[in-house]
Amino acid sequence: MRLIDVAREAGLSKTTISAALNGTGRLSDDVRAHARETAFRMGYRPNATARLLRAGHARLIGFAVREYVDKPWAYTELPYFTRLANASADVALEHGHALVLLPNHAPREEWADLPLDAICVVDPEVDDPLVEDFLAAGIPVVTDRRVEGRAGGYWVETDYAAAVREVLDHLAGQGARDIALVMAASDALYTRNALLAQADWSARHDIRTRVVQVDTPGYASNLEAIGDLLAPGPGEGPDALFVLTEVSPPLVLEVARRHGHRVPDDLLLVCASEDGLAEHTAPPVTTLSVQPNLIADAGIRLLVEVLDQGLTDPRGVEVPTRLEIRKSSQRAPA
Amino acid sequence: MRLIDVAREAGLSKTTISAALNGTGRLSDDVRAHARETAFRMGYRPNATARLLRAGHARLIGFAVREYVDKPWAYTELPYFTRLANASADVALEHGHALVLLPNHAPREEWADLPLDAICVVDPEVDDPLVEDFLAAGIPVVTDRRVEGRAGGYWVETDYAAAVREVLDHLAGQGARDIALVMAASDALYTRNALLAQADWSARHDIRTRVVQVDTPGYASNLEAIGDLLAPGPGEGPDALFVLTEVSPPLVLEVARRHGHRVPDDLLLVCASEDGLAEHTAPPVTTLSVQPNLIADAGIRLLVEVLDQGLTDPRGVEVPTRLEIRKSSQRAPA
DNA sequence: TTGAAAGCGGTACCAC
DNA sequence: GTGGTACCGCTTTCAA
Repeated sequence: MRLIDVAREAGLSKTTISAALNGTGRLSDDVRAHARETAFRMGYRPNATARLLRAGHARLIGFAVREYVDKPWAYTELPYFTRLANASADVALEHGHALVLLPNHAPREEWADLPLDAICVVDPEVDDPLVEDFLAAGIPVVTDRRVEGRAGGYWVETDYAAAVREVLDHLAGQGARDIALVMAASDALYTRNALLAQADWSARHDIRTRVVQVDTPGYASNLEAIGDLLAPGPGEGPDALFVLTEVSPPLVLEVARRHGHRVPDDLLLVCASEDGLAEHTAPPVTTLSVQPNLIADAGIRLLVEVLDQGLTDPRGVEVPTRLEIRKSSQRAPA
Repeated sequence: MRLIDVAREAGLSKTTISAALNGTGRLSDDVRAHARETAFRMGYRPNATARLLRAGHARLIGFAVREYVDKPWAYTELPYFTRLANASADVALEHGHALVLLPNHAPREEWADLPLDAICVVDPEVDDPLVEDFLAAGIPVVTDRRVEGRAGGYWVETDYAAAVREVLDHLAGQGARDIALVMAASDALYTRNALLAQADWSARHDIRTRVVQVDTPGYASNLEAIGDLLAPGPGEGPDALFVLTEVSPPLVLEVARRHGHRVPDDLLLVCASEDGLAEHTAPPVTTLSVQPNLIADAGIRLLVEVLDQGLTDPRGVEVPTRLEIRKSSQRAPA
């Protein structure tokens, strides 16, 4: 069922049918109506691929998550990634593009045949071959974190240093005297920035801060590290906990409870998390969100600008974090 | 940068370059090497859209979630959907197809231009216009639940009746005398099947079962219903709880705890959930999984068969559920 | 107002 | 072995 078939049936040329259906050209009302009616009656659907070839773009944006490539840890557990994927799909569609999921373990050839106009790479590795490949192909790439030393591409950045300062200030304001930070052991830029911010803050305040870095990603290893921190019990260990790795807030609460801590009385708690569960727990948990919806919006917007307006110079956008203060980090009722 | 450019540069025809790059045709080793070297040197990338037009397919499968269309409740909270999406993307890619995310609130024209070969519709509505539209366009559709009275399409089905029986048997075996089931208030086939199974099981056993149906989707309404059930406290309300709506296991545990129930001593608990958190809670929660990975596998496999082998008669596949028994539903240690 | 023809960028048939 | 050419299905220019 092609345009030419409809044309034959209607006794018109395919040019005319095309114009009639697309609302272009200068056609008499009669002809336009007749063409449309015939196409509709025959159940005609234009071939999308042919239109795209003609148009010169596919309006398709790839989406790949690179963290934990080849690791057993399933990133789908983490709300950050699913939030980001869905928000990206939404924003992309608002701009007339659709999002194509690229599973992280697929070899390059698998996606070489996809007509992608651009691609989002979440948590790229250093010198990520996927990124380099698309850059080399002249396809715009946006990442959710700036990678030092990369020549091209676009990025969206989170100001972790400011976030760390904000959380530490908040905890200090609530009376914390000994704050523990749980972070991932990585040499990524944002980890280093967070560490520098903590060291700097610590130097300016008369409040103890300690950092625990967790090697292995995943709930189990993080919860274990938190358990070790809290094992001494109330009054002995830290009196405030800031979990920067994304761990499920209810599970953190449970570990605290298991070791006899009452939140927030004995232990103030802030979790970096995108998990909606945080507001349903008892007590509700204060969360630091990197706002994946804003990241998605900024990232897709960058790509769309490049695609539609042909901008080419690499550049980045900074997105603010958001501290949602709930009972778990408040000594005095709000 | 097109094939013809490479051809000119190499002093060959575009046919030859194409054959050289694709490993087809009968070319001398020298020519093939020269063609490849030239293409590589020039950084040539074939235009995916053009290849697809020629090939007659795009190897793209759409993925749409229809439950909660136009509702404030964000389906991305539910692990079932994200698991299904990711598993589908994986399986699709294994079969040489990529998955395109279609946000549920987009109007039809938005995706009409996507060169989709097939589409997965998760939780379709009755007479879902999206499904009807693709069916009318002759594009294969697979749904994760059979819809009564639909003419075409393919579906993957879960045997909820068997699952309900299995869970009730398990709870009875652990000494439950008064089992409460929390379900969604829907007239979908699977809800009705679950209800029938419960009624039938109840008639054959001397154990009380009660059903609570929750109108509004979302954590809040379900947790409220569970709270109402458990409010009488230990010894008064049901001594076993089977939550068939997908609610986060840690939150259910918390509600039980709040009302003074100890799990599993006072209250046996089984949750239908795909949430990996269930095994990390204290106690770990017994879950009934509908196995989204198997659903994805079966669904994509159906579509790929249709696409590759041109099968057309509608048919379905049944996928088993999996009861993961953990401490929350065991009176005696395992 | 309508339609013929030239592409979009490849692939594949068939003649040389 | 190699290359001319038709064609995938649609849009667009331009001539009639």
